[in-house]
Amino acid sequence: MQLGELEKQVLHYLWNSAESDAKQVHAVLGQSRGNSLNTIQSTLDRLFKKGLLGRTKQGHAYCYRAKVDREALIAKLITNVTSDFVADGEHSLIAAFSSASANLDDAQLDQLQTLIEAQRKLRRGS
Amino acid sequence: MQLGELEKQVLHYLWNSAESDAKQVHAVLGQSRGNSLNTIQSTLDRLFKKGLLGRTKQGHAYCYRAKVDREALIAKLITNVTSDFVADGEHSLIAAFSSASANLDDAQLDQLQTLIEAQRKLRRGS
DNA sequence: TATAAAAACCGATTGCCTATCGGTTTTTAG
DNA sequence: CTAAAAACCGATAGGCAATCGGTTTTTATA
Repeated sequence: MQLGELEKQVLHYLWNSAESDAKQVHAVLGQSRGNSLNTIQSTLDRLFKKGLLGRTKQGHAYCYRAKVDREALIAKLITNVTSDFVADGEHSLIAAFSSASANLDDAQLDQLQTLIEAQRKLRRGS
Repeated sequence: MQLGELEKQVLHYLWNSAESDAKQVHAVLGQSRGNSLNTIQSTLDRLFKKGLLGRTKQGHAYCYRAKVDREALIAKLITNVTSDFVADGEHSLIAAFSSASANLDDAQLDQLQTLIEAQRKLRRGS
């Protein structure tokens, strides 16, 4: 899944705002970029069709909200981009980690360790 | 950096083979796919220009070899695709993990733990 | 050294996708 | 019922992979 520049900006916006209709998004992003309302609408629609946004008719207009959060999108993108390079059964994130672990600093290793521990605790609990 | 289907296949091929010229790549990939030698040549050239392959004139023809290994490419792709979504100092893998950890089974958690430990050991060593 | 074969190089085309809008249809509210 | 608002449709431009025909350059050899 390819994401264009405007699409990314729209996602960023929706992660940090309450659900908005095209007009609201346009008021914030479109104005500064000089996009027409139509362009914003198309972009919202494209993101919706990609499954990244949800929308509901709010009276008159569609109200859009992010359907995947930032972390989930990152995970999805990583899976997409790496899937052709990882073997079956191998989890792409783990493959990715073994590729990139050298780029993590010590603090980040700690952080990951903590996340793993938290996940384990969660499982023991339930 | 966008990678097309043929480009990926060529990379796979070169990761598993000795350095090859266009003819050799064509003999293996092009034949089965029905590509012309020219198509293979263009693809090799594109990958070269992207910095993913190295090449040297071997007598008559260019001899191509992978310049980045699979792991490095995966790391590079991840960085590319996620960089617009991660803050400075944050690493996309950690963001991805916090969203995907619930989908990993116990064995995979163990695996990740082991990889972290290996990375730590590596650092203590050097 | 001239030349034919091989390889590289160039340019054009197709196909897919994002970005961008103009214009038309549908919806909604007054 | 109707005017405005929003959605929807279709078209265009731009970028990139894939594809290949044709031309130039290189190389080996007769």
